[in-house]
Amino acid sequence: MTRWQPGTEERLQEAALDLYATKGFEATTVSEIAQSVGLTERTFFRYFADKREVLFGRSNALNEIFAAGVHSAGPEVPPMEVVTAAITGAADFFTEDRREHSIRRQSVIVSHPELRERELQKMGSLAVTLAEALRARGVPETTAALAADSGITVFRIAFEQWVSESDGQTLVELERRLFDELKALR
Amino acid sequence: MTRWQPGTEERLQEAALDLYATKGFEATTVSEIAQSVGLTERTFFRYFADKREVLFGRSNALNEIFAAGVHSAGPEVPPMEVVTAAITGAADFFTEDRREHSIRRQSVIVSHPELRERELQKMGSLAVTLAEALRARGVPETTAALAADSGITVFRIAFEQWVSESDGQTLVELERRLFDELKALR
DNA sequence: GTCTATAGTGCGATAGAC
DNA sequence: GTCTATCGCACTATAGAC
Repeated sequence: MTRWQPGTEERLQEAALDLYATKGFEATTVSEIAQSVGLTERTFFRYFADKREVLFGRSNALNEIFAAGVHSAGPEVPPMEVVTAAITGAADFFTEDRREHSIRRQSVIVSHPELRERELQKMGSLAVTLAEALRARGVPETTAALAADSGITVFRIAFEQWVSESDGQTLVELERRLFDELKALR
Repeated sequence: MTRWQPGTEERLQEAALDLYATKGFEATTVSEIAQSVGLTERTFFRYFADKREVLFGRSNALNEIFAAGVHSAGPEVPPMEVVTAAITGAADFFTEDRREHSIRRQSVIVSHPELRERELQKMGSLAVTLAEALRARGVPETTAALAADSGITVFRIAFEQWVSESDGQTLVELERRLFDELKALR
């Protein structure tokens, strides 16, 4: 008999997603989530700072992937191309078999303003990461901010399309399309 | 003797800004804010849905100004030019005498993650407004989303510069610079 | 692991404006 | 009388302190 099962974080995340999806975010108490995996409320808050964070995970892997993408770019590549490469490169992360889960998760997020809010903050933190990585390459402050935010805009819209209307298109394909259209915008 | 003073909403907003600035957002209770203008906690929540909303105002005037800007554009103007016009047009709203207040407010917001989060949501709502107004002109979904988000990106960065490093430059000037740089981005 | 402050809600009462 | 701003009270759940 083990005193605790492994993968506590993941089990809490799954349980929370289930409950948020069925009962709604506000109608679900932290206590319910914890109990449904045999833990106490107190333990939940040891893993997640608040009730929303459980849907977003503590270690944002994307931040690191984006930063790595920027750092691996050649020295003479212009900022927006660096961003494009970093973001399309990270799209492999969202494979077809993860799509169902992403859809489930996204449908919960979009229907609860508080969760939307937190998601925007996460996107913002991705933009900050990108901008910092660009500045580390010597890209001027303002240029870095513009390029980073533009990249995240594309990522966000592409992701939304991927979980809703994508007719079998991969995330990379959707992103490329959007980067092209962004360039052509007048 | 009147039972209540006029301008309750504005007085609550001022009091909240003062307290958040001096004591910090979390250390300030809603009850304190209310009492400092001679009201109760319950009344505060009649005006503002939550403790953060008091810094953002209920009727977001900017939404209407942006939308009006888009609607007033000529029929053949391309999307990104429409957005540029709408956003630079609205900048008159932020006159030099409002700058001090904006600085005070912004410094509170940036130093409290919860308030940053809410501000991002407000920016998001501005983007939605812009995108909707563009679609009403017949601009395709994706193009509208891209143009709207790009415009808001410029607005946000320009505003940040205006309240921090602007060396006497007006918000419009900062915005124009950023729109130019965005077009030149490679 | 327990204890507590406080955000936020629901409902009803009051009192002034009209 | 109606309408509306405000208050009072009871309540739950989050989140953090001890």
